Amino acid sequence: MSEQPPYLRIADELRQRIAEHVWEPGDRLPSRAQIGQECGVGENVVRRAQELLISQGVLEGRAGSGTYVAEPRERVRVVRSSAREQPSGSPFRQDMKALRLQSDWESRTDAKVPAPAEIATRLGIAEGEPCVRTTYEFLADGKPVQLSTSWEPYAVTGGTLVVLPEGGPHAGAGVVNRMAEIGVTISHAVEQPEPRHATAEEASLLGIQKAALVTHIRRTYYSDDGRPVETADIVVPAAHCEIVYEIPINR
Amino acid sequence: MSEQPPYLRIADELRQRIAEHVWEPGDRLPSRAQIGQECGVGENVVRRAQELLISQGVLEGRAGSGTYVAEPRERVRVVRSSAREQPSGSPFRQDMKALRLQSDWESRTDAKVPAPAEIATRLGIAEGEPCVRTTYEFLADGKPVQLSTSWEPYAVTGGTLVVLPEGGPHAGAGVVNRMAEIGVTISHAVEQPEPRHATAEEASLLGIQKAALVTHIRRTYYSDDGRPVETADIVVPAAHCEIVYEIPINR
DNA sequence: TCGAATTTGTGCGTATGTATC
DNA sequence: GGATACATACGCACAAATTCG
Repeated sequence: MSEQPPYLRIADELRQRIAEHVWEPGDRLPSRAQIGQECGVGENVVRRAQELLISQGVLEGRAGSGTYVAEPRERVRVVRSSAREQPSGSPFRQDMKALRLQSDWESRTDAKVPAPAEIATRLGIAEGEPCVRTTYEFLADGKPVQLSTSWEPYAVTGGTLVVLPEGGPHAGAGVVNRMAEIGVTISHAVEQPEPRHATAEEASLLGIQKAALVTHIRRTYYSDDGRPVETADIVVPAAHCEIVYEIPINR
Repeated sequence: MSEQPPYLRIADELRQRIAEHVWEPGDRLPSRAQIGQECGVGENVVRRAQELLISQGVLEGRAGSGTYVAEPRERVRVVRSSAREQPSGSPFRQDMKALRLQSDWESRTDAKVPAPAEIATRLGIAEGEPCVRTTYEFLADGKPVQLSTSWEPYAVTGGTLVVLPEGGPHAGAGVVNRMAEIGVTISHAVEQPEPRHATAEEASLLGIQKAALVTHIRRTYYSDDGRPVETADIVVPAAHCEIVYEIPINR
């Protein structure tokens, strides 16, 4: 019949040792050659087994150092709903306060960046139109948990006090509040979550394994006249964050 | 310096030939040995290149038959918002009608299934409590595009006309409408989308490549007294569906 | 109907690169 | 700088699936 392939047997073996606390979170495993010899399999079989467990978040491989038992890290809850848009403060800070986590973010804004094709389509403007681009790294307890790149057409905010999302008197207030300051009422947001693997750069920024799973959210805010006024690409690593949508039901 | 590894060069080569319409969607590629000889690389290098393109949805491998150029398949838009819950008809049918697609689904209901641990937690009931479990396969134009397994506590619907989601006078009306019939008002839903790879069974049911990316949504409906009355695991294949959340902003 | 040839898919080994200590 | 260990690339052998005579 179908007997288990060696690398799955080794994976179970490793999993069991972790469950039995032979190896604790943070411990370094013996080298692959050592495990292979002990279990009577080739070095490569051990590698396959470890790769499987790494992809499941059980182990963690560090080049040049060794393979470690992953530390169970509490996942940050990212709530996305209408209730999240408070009159004061940024949505992200609301999320973090609820968890009693130190929240912070770093950002870099570039003014008058020509819109790439996809962004232009999402904003309903011509390709190359000037935009204000802001990239964010959101931190929870000092660790990066979320990346975001926001695009606002210069035609909407240009020449106003809120042209820079993270500058001026309304810095960090969130898109909805900032737009309200210049008379733009945002009526709704559209979010399109899509699963994919992290790029090498994203993995490095988020402190996750290369090619780990992330949710890539394309978010667009629309004003009450139906025109898009901001769009963002948000990258949420599955290992560290759980995304929650709250949907009110009206009948 | 870092020169491109052979398998990436071959991947680009293959990609280019598809872009140049040397190979059209649906065509079968030459065998790996043939491509390898033609490009002056080993058979395995071609395999790696093809695996890469398969994981990106550009190619499609069929065991024993060959490697094919993937047919571009229009993605179904799955809208998830409060506006979707109409007084009549099921949410899924609303989605499909908007696309002028033939919509349909198959379902199988099992009554009095003991709740597994995770489901019990989500429903706020004890493990093993009886539930009505219904599994769905949603189809668009005859092709499966979405899987769902729904759990309702027997304590909520037991003994009423709506105990069977797909039976009785309110069959297929959707959870919100069915619950309304027995005086249970649903106030909101919570959805938790999580990226992961498809299981072998899911891939087979959805007609997608093994281990293709899916979004696994854990959805729970809450009644106006704050108690969960239904929860479901929904599997949406990224290759065939785009998920859209519409979030109203109230200030 | 059946079986042989072809092709993809999987498991595993080895050589080399590269990061860490 | 050297030793160690993980990461990557590549090759071979075999199994599974399909196709076709």
